Amino acid sequence: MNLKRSKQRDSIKEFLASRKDHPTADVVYMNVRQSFPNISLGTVYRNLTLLADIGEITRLRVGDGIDHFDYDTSPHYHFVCSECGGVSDLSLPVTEQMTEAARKDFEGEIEGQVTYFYGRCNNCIQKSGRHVARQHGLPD
Amino acid sequence: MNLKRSKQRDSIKEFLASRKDHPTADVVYMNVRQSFPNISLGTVYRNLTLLADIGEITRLRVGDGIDHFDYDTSPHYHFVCSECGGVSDLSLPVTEQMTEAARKDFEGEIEGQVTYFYGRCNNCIQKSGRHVARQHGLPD
DNA sequence: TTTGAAAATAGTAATTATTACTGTTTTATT
DNA sequence: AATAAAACAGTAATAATTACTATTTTCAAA
Repeated sequence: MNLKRSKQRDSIKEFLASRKDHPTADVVYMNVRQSFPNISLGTVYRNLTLLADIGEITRLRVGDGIDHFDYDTSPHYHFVCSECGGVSDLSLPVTEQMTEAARKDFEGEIEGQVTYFYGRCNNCIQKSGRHVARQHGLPD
Repeated sequence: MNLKRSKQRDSIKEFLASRKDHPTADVVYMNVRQSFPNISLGTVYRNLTLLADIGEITRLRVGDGIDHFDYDTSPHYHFVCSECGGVSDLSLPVTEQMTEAARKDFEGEIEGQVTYFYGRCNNCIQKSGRHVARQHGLPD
């Protein structure tokens, strides 16, 4: 299974690299179509999956039922806005503490953990001020 | 929107209460059909969503693209087996430490966090990966 | 106890994100 | 240039979930 370059994949990577808001496949599709009007949504999905599999990008599952993709593969936490669904990075340093603590409490192999934070992003706070939104069925 | 009881909803709650492995809607459906052969999958979904909305159960999104449901609404962590997909509770005490730390690093309102652990469960380790992933919904 | 409106239901259709299939084109190696 | 593997566009299929509709059930008030 020898990789061969393609303009489409390059374009997908380039687009992802240009964004720090972790777009979905559909967003990638709509943007890459600017350069490749005939690109197929399947091609976008196939490449995103491939890139995630070989570790060049990260697939984020933030509980909204839609996969987001991050060009930054270094370990870091994410914030998900319950109102607009936007995903952003946190600068909070990543720690293994909880994983290690969990290992002591569990029979079986704990490989790692997934953590994301949710709430309202600054943008949404500014826009609507007061009414509270709790979407996406995010557990407390 | 005044709630009215229904035998079907009672049965769904009763089934969920009897299980600590956080079944999916489909598993609930297959089991409740034992008592209500004509129950509709839509009824199961509607009631699970309703119960989650009024806080009687918890909807778990553990990254496998399928919603799991937990009768236990008290805060606790979950483990997801990457091999069989099974979800189980951890006894690890829940802490707000990370959420508080995250708040200091973020402009916007962080309401909370979602954390789950992943790896291989004891059951799958014992079977040493030779067998096909166990069927969901069947008690161990 | 009857009544009637709201809520719930069964059954089915529609939606959404994603994956699979197929015949053609592109890549890169001989 | 020849060629085989890989990637592609376009389309069909899948899977989880939600929406729709006509009928039935619940329950408070008459």
